[in-house]
Amino acid sequence: MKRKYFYPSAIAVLTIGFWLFNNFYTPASYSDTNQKPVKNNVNDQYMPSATHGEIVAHNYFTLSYSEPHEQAEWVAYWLKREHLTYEDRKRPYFIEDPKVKTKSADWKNYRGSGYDRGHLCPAGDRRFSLQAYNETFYTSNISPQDRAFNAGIWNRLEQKTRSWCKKYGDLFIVTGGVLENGLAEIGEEDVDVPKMFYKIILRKKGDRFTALAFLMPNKERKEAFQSFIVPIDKVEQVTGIDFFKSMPKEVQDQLEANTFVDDWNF
DNA sequence: CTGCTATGC
DNA sequence: GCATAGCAG
Repeated sequence: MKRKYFYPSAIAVLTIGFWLFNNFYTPASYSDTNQKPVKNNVNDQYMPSATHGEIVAHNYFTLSYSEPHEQAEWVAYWLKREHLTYEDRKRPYFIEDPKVKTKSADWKNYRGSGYDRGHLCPAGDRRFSLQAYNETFYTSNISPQDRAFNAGIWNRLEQKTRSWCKKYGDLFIVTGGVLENGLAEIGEEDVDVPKMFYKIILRKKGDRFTALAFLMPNKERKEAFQSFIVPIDKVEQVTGIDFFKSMPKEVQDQLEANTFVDDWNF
C-alpha cells in the first residue's frame, strides 16, 4: 500500500469498525423476539383515545405517540400486586421505540437540556421482568421533566401509587404530559417540554369504579397530593384525550365528573 | 426511588 | 460509541 493511502485507509477501517461495534452492541429492541407478540396487554375497555397519536402496544404498557411533540400523549398500563417486586436491575440505555413508525425522539435531544428523561411508565413499576423493565427505556416512554419535579413530587406520587397497589390491588394507570401548542422545545428534534403532567389511577371497588386524577405543574411542589386532584373531565379538557371512552356512558359520566378522594388512603 | 456526570476503554 | 463508578435530590 502506498504511504499516501495508509492514513485514509486506516481511518476508514476504524470508522467502519467502530460503526459495526456499536451496532452490534446496541440492541434495536428490548422485545423478546422469541415470544409471541402480545397484541394488547391493556384491556380495550380502558384504553384512551388517540387525538393525534399512533397507538403502540408493548408487552407491558401501551402508548399513543405524538410525533409533533416527539413524545407520548399518554402511556397506559396495569400495575398489579405481583408486579411489586424489587429486583435490583441495571438501567439500560434509552433507545428509539422500534414500534413507533415515525421514530421516537433520540435521547440525545435531552442531553444538556437541563431536563430529565422522565419516565411516564415508571421503571420502578416494571421490575418484575427484564423485558418489562427495559421496555420503559424506550424514548417513547420519556418526557422532559424538571429535575426537582421528577425526583420530587412526581417520584413521591409514583411511590404512593405503588403503596395503593399493595393496599388495594390492581390499578389501571394513564399518564403523560399535557401537550399543547407553543411549548418550549429541546434538542434537534424539538421535543416539547410540557408545563403540566397528569396521572389517572383507576381501580374497581366492589361493583363500581373509583379513580384519582392528578394534574400538576412540571416543577417541584411541597403541597400534599390532594392539592392537585381534579376530576378526569378536567384532564380531558386540557389534553383533548377521551379517557375510558369504551365504558358504559353512565359509568363514564359518573367517574369523570367526580373526585373520589375518600376512597383512597393518603 | 428518581436521575446525571466524569472517566476509561 | 459503551461501561462503570460516583454523586445528587
